[in-house]
This record gives sequence, C-alpha cells and structure tokens, in this order.
Amino acid sequence: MKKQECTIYDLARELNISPATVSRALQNSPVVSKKTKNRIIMLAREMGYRSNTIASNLRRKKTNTLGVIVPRLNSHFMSSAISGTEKIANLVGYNLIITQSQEKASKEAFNVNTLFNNRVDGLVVSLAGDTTDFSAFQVLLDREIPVIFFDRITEELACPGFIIDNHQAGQLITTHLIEQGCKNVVHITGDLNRNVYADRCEGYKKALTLQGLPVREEFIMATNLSIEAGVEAANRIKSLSPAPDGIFVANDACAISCMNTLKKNGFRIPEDIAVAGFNNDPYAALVEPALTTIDYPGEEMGEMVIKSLIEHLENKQDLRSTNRIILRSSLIIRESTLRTEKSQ
Amino acid sequence: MKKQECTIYDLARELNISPATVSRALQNSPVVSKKTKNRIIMLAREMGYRSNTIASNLRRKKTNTLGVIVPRLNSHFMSSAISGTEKIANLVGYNLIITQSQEKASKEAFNVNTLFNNRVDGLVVSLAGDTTDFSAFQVLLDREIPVIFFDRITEELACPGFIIDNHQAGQLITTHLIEQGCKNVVHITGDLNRNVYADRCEGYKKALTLQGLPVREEFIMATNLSIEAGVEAANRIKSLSPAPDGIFVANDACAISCMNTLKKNGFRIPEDIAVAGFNNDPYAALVEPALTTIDYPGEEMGEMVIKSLIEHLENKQDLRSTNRIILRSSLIIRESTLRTEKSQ
DNA sequence: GTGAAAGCGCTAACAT
DNA sequence: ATGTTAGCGCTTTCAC
Repeated sequence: MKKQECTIYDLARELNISPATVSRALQNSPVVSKKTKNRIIMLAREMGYRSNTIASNLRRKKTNTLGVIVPRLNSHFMSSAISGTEKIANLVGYNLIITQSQEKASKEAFNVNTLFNNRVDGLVVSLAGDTTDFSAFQVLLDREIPVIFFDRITEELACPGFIIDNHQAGQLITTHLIEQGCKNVVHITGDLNRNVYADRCEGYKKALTLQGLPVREEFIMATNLSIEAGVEAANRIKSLSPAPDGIFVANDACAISCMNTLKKNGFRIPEDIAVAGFNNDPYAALVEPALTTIDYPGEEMGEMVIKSLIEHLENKQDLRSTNRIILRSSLIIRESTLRTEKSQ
Repeated sequence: MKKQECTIYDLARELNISPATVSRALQNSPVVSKKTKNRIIMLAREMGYRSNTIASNLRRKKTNTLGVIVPRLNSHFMSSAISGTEKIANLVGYNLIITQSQEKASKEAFNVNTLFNNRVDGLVVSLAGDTTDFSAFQVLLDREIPVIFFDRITEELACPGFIIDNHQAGQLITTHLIEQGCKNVVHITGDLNRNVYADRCEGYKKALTLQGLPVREEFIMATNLSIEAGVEAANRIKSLSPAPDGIFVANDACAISCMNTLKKNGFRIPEDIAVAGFNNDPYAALVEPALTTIDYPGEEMGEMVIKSLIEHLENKQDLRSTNRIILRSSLIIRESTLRTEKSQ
C-alpha cells in the first residue's frame, strides 16, 4: 500500500514536542539539545520522513536552485560545460534545472519564464543562435535575480560573461593557415548575431588583412555549422574562384564533415586544401587527417560560471566588478593543416 | 530599484475582488466572466505579476515536473534521448529537471533523493554503470511515484523499461563480421552489470556458437568504453593469439578510437581487422573507413518514455501492462567491415 | 532549549 | 459568477 507523507508535525506529535524544534533539529541547528536532536533524527528515519523542499522554498523565499539554458546539449563543449556546472553546484548544495533552447529564441524566452516562475535563485545562459530580444531576461534583472552568460554572451544586458578570446583565436588559426602557405582561405561560420562567430570571423579578417591578403565576402559562408552544412559548404567550395587552399570552420563537427566530403571529391588534405576547426572535440584527433583546431575549456568554463554565480548569491563576490572573464584557449596543430614539409 | 513581488492578493486588492477569482481567472477557468477575466489579465501584465509555481505546487501537491537521471549527457545517444524527452514534456506543459549520475551509483542515489525532495511527479532513469542497490528508487515506488527506465534498465524493480533488443543487435553485428570472413572476433564491452552490455555480449557469444566458432574469454574485454579504453584495447589486441581479425565494440567512440590506434600500428581496416561499433554516432559515418554500427533510436526512445510517463500520471494508461517496450534497431553496414570484395 | 503563532503564495471546497 | 476560508509543509520571530 501507499506510504503516507510524513511531515514534521507527525514527528512532533509522536515525540510530544513542537514542530519548531523538529524543524530546527533537522537543520542541525546548534540550539537544539543533542538528545532531542538524536531522538528526532532516529524517528525521522524510522518513519521515512523526507523533507518537503517545496514548502521550505516557499517559506524561505529561496530555492537553492539555479537555472541553466543552453542551445543544445549535444556538443562536446556544451556537455562538458554542463558537467562542470553540475559538479560545482552539487558540491555546494545547489540544484540545477538544465534546459535547452534548441537554438530558438522563442523556446529560450519560454524557458526563462518557467525558470523564473520556479523561482530559481539565479540563471546561467548560453544564447540561442537567433536571439535579438532580451526582454525576457530583463524580468529577472528587475528583481535582482542574477543572470550570467557564458560562451554566447550579449552586450545588451549588464550581465557578466565568461568567454574565450574568439577574435584572437580566429586570428591565430587563420594566421597559422597562411603560414602554411594558404593564400585563399575560406571561412565557414555560424549565426553572426552571436559573439562567438562574429568575433572568430573578425579574427579571420584581421589575419588576412595583416598578411596582406584580400578579404573576399564570397569566401565567408554563414551556415548552421551542422554536419549537413559541412557537406554543402564543401560542394560550394569546389566551384569557388580563385580555388581555395585553406578552410577555417567555426566548429569541429562541420569541419570534419566538410573535410570528409572534400576527400570524397578527390581533394588531398592538407596538400590541396588545409582544414581547421574549432572546439577540440574528442573526435578531432581521431579523424584522418587529424584536425587542427582551437582547444576550448568547456568544463572549466562551466565550473567558473556557476562558482561565480553562487558566490554572488552568497554575497561573497560582487558581479558588477568582473564583467568579462576571458579564459585561455590554445591552437592545437594537427595533420589537417601541416603542409610546410609536404608541399609548397 | 528592485521590483516587488506582486501576488494575486495585490491584484485582488487593486480590483476590489477576491484572490480566489484572480486565481481562477489566471488559470483561465470558465466560471469567471470574460469581463473580469480581462481586467485581471490586463492588470497582471501591467503590474508585472508572475505566478509563483512553488506556492501552487505546494498547494496542489503536484509539481508538473519530472526528474531525469542519465549517466552522462555527452554521448550522441543520450543527448538525443534528452532532446526527445524535453520536446514532449514542453509540449504538454511539464518541466524537466535533468541530472547526471556521472556513472556513479552514489551520485545517482543522491539525485534520486533531491528529485524526490523536490517532489517530482515522476522519474525517468538510465542507470549508472555500477548501480546494484536500488533502494533509493524504492522510496519513490512506495509512494506510488512512477519510475520508468530506458536503455539501461533493471529487472530488480517492477518498473517499465524502454529498450532495444541488445541481444539481437549484438548477434546481428557479430554474425555480419563472421560472414565477412572473420574467424577470431574480439568483443570490447562495458560494465556487464548493465543489461545493454550484458545483452550485447550474449548476442556476440550466441553468434559465435551458432557459427561453430569458439567463445574465448580472453577475447572479451570489459572496459569503460571511453576513447582512452579504445587505445588500450587496441594495444592488447596486438598481442592476442590467435590474431584477431574482427572487433565488435559496444559503442562508437571506443570503436573509432580503437580503429584509429590499430591504423597507426599498421593494421589495414577492414582487410587485417574489421571493426564494428554500436550507436550510430554522427561521426561514425565520417571517419575512415566509415564505421559499421547499430542504429539506435535515441530521440524516439526519449519521446516514448516521457509520453508514457505522462500518460500514466494523467491516468490515460496503465504502466503495469506494458513492462518492456522494445524499439527497433538496425545494422548499418559501412566500409570498416566490408571485406568480401576486397580480400579473403 | 523549546514552544506558539504567523505566514510564504496559492488553490479548492463550500457557501452565497 | 464571486467570495470565504482553510490549509499545503515549512521556517522563524518572539516569547518563555
């Protein structure tokens, strides 16, 4: 048969004490005597008492729950970042409600709302591809519920953001391609509304310009960076003129798929075309040729962002003072771009 | 300055009506007149009213929230499954709290507890690798909170499970290897406590036996199926005798890494050793040679499991009657095992 | 060290 | 169609 809910009142009645004392004992408050505390805890175990977090949350006006909104969970970077947030949150007694926007601003706004209605204490967000209206977030900020962004951030809200220097990374990897002898470098990017792609693209342009190479708009392809997009991009690249000899793709999945399609079309990588990605997905090292990419500290970013949010909530740290936190990233050079000893 | 919480009492006072009417109006109850409903909704918007889900949950003794526990979020299968659950849950007005056990039974039990304390209406679980004690789940079952498993299920609890026929799939893929001329097939598997790995392994053995081949215990390697494990396994395989000519790995990540290491050691795939994986990760089609694998309906499984849970909660369907739901899976043959026209 | 009492914000009988 | 009222289970101030 079904077990009844057992409340602190049941425990109190059983022991002939007040619910207040039971509540205090279960929170391990120092004012309760060791003896009664023990009696209460024993009985609670015996009767299968389980604290009702909802009631506690309502009363305390604090939920110890943080909301997380990410575009998708299915990239290596995102699942690492989530893993990092969860690890820290668990450690210090916070719960996480993890949601996906599926790259859609509408779902993102919907999620912000339900998370707010569930009275999360704070929110961690990596933006959907097409978000341009940030008013949903403003609702939280108006009530001083902290919102922190990571990776895909915005300048439109006065919120802290944890990022890498995408501009520098884009410039670094493009420069590397040029140093390997590439003169006609294509860039495959994502939604340029998002800082991550816009900045990488700027870095790409900067590198070309600094090396005295022309920036050709038709060499910059905005896609959704999916595996399918990689196939399409490869097909477009075949007919570009002058013939591209290098490609910088803004993520690894698309880069690998693009490289694969080019190989099937008889291109030699890196001799005919060098290919570089971004993110250092585990598979990047396993494909042939192994993919040059930017290593990107997902887990660490997740840890830092949640730590910072919690410290703010517990008044240990002010958020205004640290508005952009830039984590290190690094270029990982592999065979897909190494042409100096092979050709040229 | 900080916006004040606005409650239904504030709205009621402002309009000189009772909180009950406000509550009814906001739930769009048909008994409230269109006129007052409108006035209430207008004022709510104007005053920035936001319903407090916590208070509502406490009162209704229902949260419209479901808990999800998976080992990790970072595999293609799991992120697809999660994506499926979220899609359906959203559609019908349920929230999801997604958590990871990180493959650890202790964290899994901890998560079950916090989810229960948050009074989730139901729970969806794919088990951690080493769970053998299921008492944490029993707490929920004792209170008639439904728990449904998917993929990694257990026979120890009377709960429905959504799975594929792992035994059949394992047998199918092993038979395929044998048909391609493999006589000494290695099997790299995960924790044999879990049905998914135990069943695939049984299928492997069955296939060998049916084809009159010996089952060699030293050809069965239990690992954590990580990329690192793939490297190690490849190194062990080099020194096995008789020399293996086929490998069936219980997931794609490990298979690809193993294949990669073998290639680096001069083995030709599939001529010297054929390699097959499991899951049909997107990358399986992109590596060289493309990986033979079992296609596995992650998103669909996620959709079905959550749909079934919700229908049970809403009394539209009884769960006892449908104890094991088997979804279809299929063998995808690619170059990594195709040797008939190449060698032998 | 313990108890009494009020209330978090909402909902749902029951009454009108 | 609307109002009254009594909680949901917990925490916390204020007493003692």
